[in-house]
Amino acid sequence: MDEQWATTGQQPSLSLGLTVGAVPMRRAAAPAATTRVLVEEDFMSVKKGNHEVEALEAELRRVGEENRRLGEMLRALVHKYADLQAKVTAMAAAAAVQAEANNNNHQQSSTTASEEGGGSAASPSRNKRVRSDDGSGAGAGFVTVAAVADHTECTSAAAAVKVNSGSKVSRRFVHADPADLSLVVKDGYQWRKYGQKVTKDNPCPRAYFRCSFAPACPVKKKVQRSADDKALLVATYEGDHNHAQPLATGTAAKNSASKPAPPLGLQEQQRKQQQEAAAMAAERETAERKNLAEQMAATLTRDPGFKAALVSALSGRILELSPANN
DNA sequence: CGTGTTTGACCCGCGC
DNA sequence: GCGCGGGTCAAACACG
Ligand SMILES: [Zn+2]
Repeated sequence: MDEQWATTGQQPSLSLGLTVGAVPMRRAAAPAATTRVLVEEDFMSVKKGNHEVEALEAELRRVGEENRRLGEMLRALVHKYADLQAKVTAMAAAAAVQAEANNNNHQQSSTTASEEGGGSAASPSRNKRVRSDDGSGAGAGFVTVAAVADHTECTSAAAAVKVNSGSKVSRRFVHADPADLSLVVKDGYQWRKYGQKVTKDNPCPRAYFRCSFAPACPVKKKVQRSADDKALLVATYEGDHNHAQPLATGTAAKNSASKPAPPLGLQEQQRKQQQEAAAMAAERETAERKNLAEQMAATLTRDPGFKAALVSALSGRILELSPANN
């Protein structure tokens, strides 16, 4: 986690000429503004054409233009934010992978910082439960269907890091709200939670899910928050789905390119992560585009000055129009 | 009333 | 054998 994030470079080209004062503008403003202007023009031609109308018209256009610029700015901001966040996620994931590799290679205990969370869910008084069926080798390791196609379907949305250590286990790191306790990773499949345990070296509990879309789907996944970064959900998938993905996760842009490059260098890996992260950023931006209007509206309405100006303008306009409309 | 989640109990491998 | 820790089961519960 160096200062690599400085590589986001792309200096903020947000230098849109945001004008607080007067600005030269063209007629091409927001469509709504244009429409409104036309109406106004029509109305005014019937009534009377004084200079005030023109001034108001110009003001309206100016405001429309400024609104458009603000929209662009906000959009660019959102995009950059998503991009940055994606990169952060990817790098955190890479760091986690690296740390785990180190742990695997060198035994753990590198991070002694976090306090011992060992809540020990197992209560001391355990009743003898008569389970006729018994069996069902729990810890015997899930058999997991034979390694069919290597098409590791879980490469959809978020910045995914496939550790693919040996066989069909894949690991992915998603970014989630730390306050969100749901511990649910939306990846396009249907999961049924069947267990939750607190683990030894992580105060956050680990949740166990089973794919419930197909009755015989052997896929399981474990979701646990990262110990250091609680905004990072680590999901471990096991097995391959024996059915199609029931829910497209938005971007159907499956990079159909085969990936015949198992020995990816770390840099390559990170690059790939960044690519996926960028994809996620784009998707996120698309998703958040819908909220753009709401965000802008909220931002604007939060500004008392704007509200006051809007109220005054509207009241004036309404007062002016009401006698004609009636 | 069916379905999914919660949660304590249980199983099992592993190290001592 | 015993304790520990991770994984799973299933009764109880919540929710529509
Ligand atoms: Zn499945």
